[in-house]
Amino acid sequence: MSAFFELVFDIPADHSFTYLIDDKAEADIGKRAMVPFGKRDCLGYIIAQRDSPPEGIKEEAVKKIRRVVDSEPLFDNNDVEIARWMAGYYLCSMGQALSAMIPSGRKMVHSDISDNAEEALLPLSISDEQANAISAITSADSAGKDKLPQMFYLYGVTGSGKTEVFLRSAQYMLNAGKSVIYLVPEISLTHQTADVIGKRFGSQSATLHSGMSPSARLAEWMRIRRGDAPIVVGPRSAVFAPVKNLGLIIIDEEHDGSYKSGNTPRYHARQIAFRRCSQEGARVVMGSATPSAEAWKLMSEGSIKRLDLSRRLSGGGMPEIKPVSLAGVSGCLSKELKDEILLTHQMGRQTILFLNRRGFAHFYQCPDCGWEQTCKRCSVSLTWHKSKGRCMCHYCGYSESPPEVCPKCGSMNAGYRGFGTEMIEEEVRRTFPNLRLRRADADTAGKKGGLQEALSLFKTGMIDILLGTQMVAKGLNFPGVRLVGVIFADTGLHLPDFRAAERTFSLIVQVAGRAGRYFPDGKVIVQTLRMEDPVITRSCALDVEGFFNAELSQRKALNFPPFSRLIRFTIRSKDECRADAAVKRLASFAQTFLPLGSDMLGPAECPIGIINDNFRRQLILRSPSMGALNSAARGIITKYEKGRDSKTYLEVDIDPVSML
DNA sequence: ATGATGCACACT
DNA sequence: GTGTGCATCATG
Repeated sequence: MSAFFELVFDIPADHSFTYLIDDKAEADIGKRAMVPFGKRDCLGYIIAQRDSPPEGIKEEAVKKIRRVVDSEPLFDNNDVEIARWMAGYYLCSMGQALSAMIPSGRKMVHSDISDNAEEALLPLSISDEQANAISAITSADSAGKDKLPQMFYLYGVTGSGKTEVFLRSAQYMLNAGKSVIYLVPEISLTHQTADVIGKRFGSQSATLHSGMSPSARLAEWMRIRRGDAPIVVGPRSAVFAPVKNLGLIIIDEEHDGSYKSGNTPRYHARQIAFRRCSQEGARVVMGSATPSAEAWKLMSEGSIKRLDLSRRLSGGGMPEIKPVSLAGVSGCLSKELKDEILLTHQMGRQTILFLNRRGFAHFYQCPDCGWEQTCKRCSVSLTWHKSKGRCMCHYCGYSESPPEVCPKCGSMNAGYRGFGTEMIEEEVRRTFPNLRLRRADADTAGKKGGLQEALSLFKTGMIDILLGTQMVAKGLNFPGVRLVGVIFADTGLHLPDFRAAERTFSLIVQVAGRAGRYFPDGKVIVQTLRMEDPVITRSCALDVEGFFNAELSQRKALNFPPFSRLIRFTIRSKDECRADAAVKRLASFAQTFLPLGSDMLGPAECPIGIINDNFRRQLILRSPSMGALNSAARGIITKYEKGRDSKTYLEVDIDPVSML
């Protein structure tokens, strides 16, 4: 018995193609099939069955499926529905959406940083707050299909017992015959969490991470799909795990930017989770000490139920967090930090020095008072363009000439500066010639095992000072550490991104929180040129509430998310003029398609103006709601794509998280 | 995405 | 007249 099937492919073409198969029993929705496609053979996803070829396709033009690849389906109608929604929302084809959802054994490179999890998981008695949270989560009515899912947020510092609440809520779901997806930000965290989950749930648990070989991944996927593993741990892509009877999605460290995919389709796992849970009548529990602004707003509006975990368990406290001024300091080490490093060493303990970001564009900041040149309209830092001799806003293109003297304090030490890890390493070595220092950043840890080695040396006490970026955060779990120094907390604030403050705040609070967990006698020193900047003062005071009150009113005033929605177009080309011409053309189409109440920022150069010899330009569309904006974008892209310069490339980011 | 096609301009 | 380059198009 023969039958027709609709297939989609991992290509930009956003319609399905119909094929024929002789043995109907072989093919099925959810399986992949090798088929002749144009001149070559392509792997396609079977998304539907049909009785006849579509309108306008003659039966003899329909080709035959060469081979059905899978013996069991990889996805079902629910997944097809998610893919359809993703394609519409993120402006990609259904094939591209499915390809992001399904383990395919395509492009996948990731060095796997394994870490021996140190979480002693004692059967703890739980606090009242934890008990309340668990009962709120487990007693919630499951929302009806396609209604907003029940959403909860465990708000509390590291060590306040979020994990235990997650685990018990998960246990409740499993007992009720439902499945759980437990999302974590990074692969390294996948391991730690997977260990904990494995200990608690044994063979009922599964792990999906991009470090696994395609076959191992597929095997795990099929195990989940058969219903043999009702609890799944993994990074953002695990949000698509084919669990049966989904009951709960847990999003640990909800604020983390790695939940947003970096390539097409640029989906956000949180958004997919909301969507999936509403579609499948499940609930969502997020957790963090520093929620995203989006989540904070939803909490204050009541769409997300906030569950506070205010106390640290097992008597742990927070370390002392001290902001220290860098004003007038010649290098990058204040007297306080030097003294503390020395003191720490004398105590036989260790130090971690954090540099939150690689020195990046040049910006102006007064070295004496910390004043910074910003765009009046976008409130982002202006970056210095040597070629133009002007300071430019990367959002709207506004520019002005650089100040000769600081307009705030009159300092004549005006100039453009940056910081680099090498510079700091050199200074620390010079200052403490007899301390053993190790640098761990993208350069040194790039080769596999580099970070691993540094951490194990550090752990065994062979190193006194560990210097690095976010990567060394894991060192914060070692009890030998007493001191954490944030070398230059302001670096993140300079990024021309409206989320700069949010990220900086989050980083400092996270560092302090993690630090305090393992060495409550410890100390965190936050070096800054902006002693009076509320981001710095509030993060050092752990004043999340105060920070978000200020930040959200600022966002509202400037009409940035979460009070508006954005679509970002990025154009790149090896040829600067072509890139310029292309954004200009794109902008002119955007202008005509722009829905009422929406506006356009740019065109402008991207904050990182050149990557890989490609000149980058951006255009940002902004609107109170995504619906109209999304369909406008569709129109703009269609018009742009026909007659586009083939040496330029357009990328579309819905709800961008990083604006670099 | 990728291979096929058609049209422009160059040149043995 | 054939050959190379790129814009345009279709893929069932």
